[in-house]
Amino acid sequence: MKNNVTMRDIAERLGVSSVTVSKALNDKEGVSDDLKQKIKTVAEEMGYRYNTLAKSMKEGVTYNIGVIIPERFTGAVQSFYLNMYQSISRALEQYGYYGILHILTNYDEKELNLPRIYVEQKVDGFIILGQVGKKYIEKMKSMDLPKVFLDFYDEHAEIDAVITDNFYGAYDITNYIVSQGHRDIAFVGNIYSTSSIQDRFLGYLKSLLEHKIRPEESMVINDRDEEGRYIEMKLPERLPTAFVCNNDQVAHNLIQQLKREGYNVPDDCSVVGFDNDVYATLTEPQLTTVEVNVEEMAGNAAEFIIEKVKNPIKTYGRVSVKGKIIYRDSVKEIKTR
Amino acid sequence: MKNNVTMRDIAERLGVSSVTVSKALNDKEGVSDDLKQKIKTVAEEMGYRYNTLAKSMKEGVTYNIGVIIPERFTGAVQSFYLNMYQSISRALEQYGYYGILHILTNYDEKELNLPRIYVEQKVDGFIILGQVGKKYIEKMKSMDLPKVFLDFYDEHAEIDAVITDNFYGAYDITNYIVSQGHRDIAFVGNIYSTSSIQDRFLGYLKSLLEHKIRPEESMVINDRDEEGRYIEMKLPERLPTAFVCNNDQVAHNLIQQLKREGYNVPDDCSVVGFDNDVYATLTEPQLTTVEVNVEEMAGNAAEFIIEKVKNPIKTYGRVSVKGKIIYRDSVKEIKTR
DNA sequence: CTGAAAGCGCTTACAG
DNA sequence: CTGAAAGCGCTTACAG
Repeated sequence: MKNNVTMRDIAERLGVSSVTVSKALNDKEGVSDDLKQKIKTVAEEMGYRYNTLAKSMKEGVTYNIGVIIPERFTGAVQSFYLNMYQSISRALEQYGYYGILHILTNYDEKELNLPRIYVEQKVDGFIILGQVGKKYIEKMKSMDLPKVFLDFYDEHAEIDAVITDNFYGAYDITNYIVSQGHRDIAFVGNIYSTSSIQDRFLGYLKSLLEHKIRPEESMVINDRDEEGRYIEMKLPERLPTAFVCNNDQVAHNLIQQLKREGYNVPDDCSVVGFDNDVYATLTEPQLTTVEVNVEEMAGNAAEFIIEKVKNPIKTYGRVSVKGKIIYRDSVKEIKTR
Repeated sequence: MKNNVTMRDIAERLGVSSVTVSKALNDKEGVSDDLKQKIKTVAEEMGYRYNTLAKSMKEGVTYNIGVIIPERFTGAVQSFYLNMYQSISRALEQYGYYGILHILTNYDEKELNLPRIYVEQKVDGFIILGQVGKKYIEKMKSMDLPKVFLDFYDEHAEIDAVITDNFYGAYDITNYIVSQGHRDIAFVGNIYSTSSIQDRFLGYLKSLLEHKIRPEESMVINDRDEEGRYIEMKLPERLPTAFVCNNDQVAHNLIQQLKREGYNVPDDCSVVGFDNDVYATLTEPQLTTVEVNVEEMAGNAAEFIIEKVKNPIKTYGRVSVKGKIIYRDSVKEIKTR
């Protein structure tokens, strides 16, 4: 079924042992340069391909990393995590590892079913991309493989996490809005739903406090229900002059809603997002937002998990990656009253 | 490093042989039901996990399928193929297989470097997602593993392909436009760049011919260069009343351009897309388009490749999956003159 | 510098 | 119904 040239075949052809072939092909000591060359040439000629499986078996290592994305983050339009997966996949390849994507279904999450790639020992570790439920996190602790959380963290879990700097990102962009003369600034997001949103809210809050702007409860607008589904937003009676949204998609939704109600962005009010994903440039006007450094986050996660595979004792704690503000057209300077 | 409970451990605990354990755990004949039960219970107790690697080694099968996506189809916004990858990944899992994503870089494509997952024998077959260059297709033929093309095909290659029904999709949607009273209908797309675009163009053409509408060369508008980069489009002197775009993103670009030039869609002219991806709903107005049946395409590709792994002789030829028109707001009925 | 032996964890005949 | 032997393709000590 396959070509199946093995080291032994090469050895026989040359009248040496397979041990020698193994050494030569792996550039190990103990074979004369002459023979080494000859072996390599013959291997090439015979179309030899290295059999990773055999090595894996011997070493008890699969050279695969499972990447788990909860189903709810993979809607048709939610390209953000799939994009990040792509970066992870590339980063892992640098280390000779490969990513196996596993979409965690809502059902399996609820029933606490561990991924089959774990049960079948297909992977050496996991990157969990996107917040999963607390109970499932608990359950995952029973898996005796290293794990890295990506783009979220859990306060109770001592699992390493790579996150975007939500707090300072939101802080910075709120500062920018304030610098444009705004004082009535709302935050849009369900602050109880994920750690990222909560941190973004707190960054927003810090900016307000620093500028002696009194935060008001009516200025926090809920955008989604417990299950993460987006809901119609209730705008405050007195319209704020600016909205800090917890992500670009919500900013997009908000702008649509504002338009429907007859408001113009940014003339009547400014709106900023977070993530710099598809929505940022497809919204009219294009969004001023915080760009998340996907490459670096993916790179870190890959590096960490591979180090942890080699040395499970290793820990990194919570590592946050700086984002940066992308200035576009959704914010307008206003005269301070 | 791992828990490493093996069949032998279970066997020793029970005073039987590992052969018996293997049989019991795999529900094979030749073990009394009684013993079978006992073995399963003990396995559970000891936290035994099946070692796929060992099985793979024995059988010479990896249970992995490589999914190759050319780099140029994975831009930040190009979620379409990543989405399809996700569906493939799910479909494969049904068969006990896993997908390994490999992004084919422009460099590797040009240099004709085969993917490392092939060289290292990490996979049993390939799904190639998105048109790759002719030379690379030739090169890939040297890989002695089954392959399935997904979302494109190559006339010279006798490789099985799963495609969306581009021809009839474009034909149907053009018919719809004609039924809305349009006669001046342009096609937008570089008809030399991919087989899909070409087929969509031909579907458009068939509809025109059937309705005795004389096709004009000026009515074919180029949207991208040889490398697939989008370019500014040249609108014809006399504006057609409708545009059939080869995909949603292009439709989106076109609408932006029309807006800039002071035209209103659909009042001044109608525009339709193809794919029903992110752009379809994010464009204003939302696009009438042809929805590609991603699930079914992914499902077919997965099924085919796995059958071919089991039986390399098997061929499927070119299988096209029907799409369907999604009616939205970008087409307006006009009075026939 | 070269190689025989043992083993990674499982399964497939085959023998009892 | 149960199990000893051999083998999948490689590598790791160890011996010569």
